[in-house]
Amino acid sequence: MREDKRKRIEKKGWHVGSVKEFLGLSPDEAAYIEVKLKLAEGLRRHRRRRRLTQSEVARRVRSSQSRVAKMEAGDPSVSLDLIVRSLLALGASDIELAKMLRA
Amino acid sequence: MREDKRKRIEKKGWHVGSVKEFLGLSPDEAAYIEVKLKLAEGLRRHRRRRRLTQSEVARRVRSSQSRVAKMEAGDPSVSLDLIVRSLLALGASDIELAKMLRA
DNA sequence: GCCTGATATGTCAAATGTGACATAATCAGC
DNA sequence: GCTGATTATGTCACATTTGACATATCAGGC
Repeated sequence: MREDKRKRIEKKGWHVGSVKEFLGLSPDEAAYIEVKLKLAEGLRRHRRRRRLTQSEVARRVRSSQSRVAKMEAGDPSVSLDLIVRSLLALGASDIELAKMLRA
Repeated sequence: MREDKRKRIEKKGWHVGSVKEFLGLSPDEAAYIEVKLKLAEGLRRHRRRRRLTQSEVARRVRSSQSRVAKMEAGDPSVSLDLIVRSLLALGASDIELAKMLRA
């Protein structure tokens, strides 16, 4: 895996901690995290483009500001389901989701 | 929403039941289900192309045959997370995931 | 018809994700 | 450097999802 990806992952709340632990991730786990982070970043971009606050998004998704913050941070405690639901609630189309994955 | 989509959804285990109930779905919920079903179908195609049984897939993702069956059926009781993890475990790339969404 | 392997369906205790809340950190305009 | 607004982080009771298991249904060869 490329170095920039490692950084990207370590930066987020995955408390990957030691390099050792990081290397302990299977390729599949790493790929999953990548997908999650891409969508998480996509969510943030979408929200900002629409000039919404996290609280406003939370209201639309019937969640809470703290959960939205965690989503955007790619926190391990949030599911892909929630991120995808939120993106859709913000009006993202399937095609936009697809683009995020390719990015 | 187009008729074929409705059929597609009703066919799956979403026990949508009456048209009334179906119409009760918000656009966001419907979009979410669409995403899920697309990936579920993608998972089945992927597995079959590789000539794997559900049990073999289950072993790879450390799940069970019954859960894999439910994934492919788009059962409401399975999360997007699990479906995506499984696809990745079968070697699907981000780009392939993206294609499934566009389909 | 009956095997045999694969897939589907139902259930449940345990694991994981959830919204809500409190509170801390950041930022912007003044 | 205050202040008000936004975002980040931690925690927890409650809800949903999980793997495992039992069991049913299906498909093809015999």
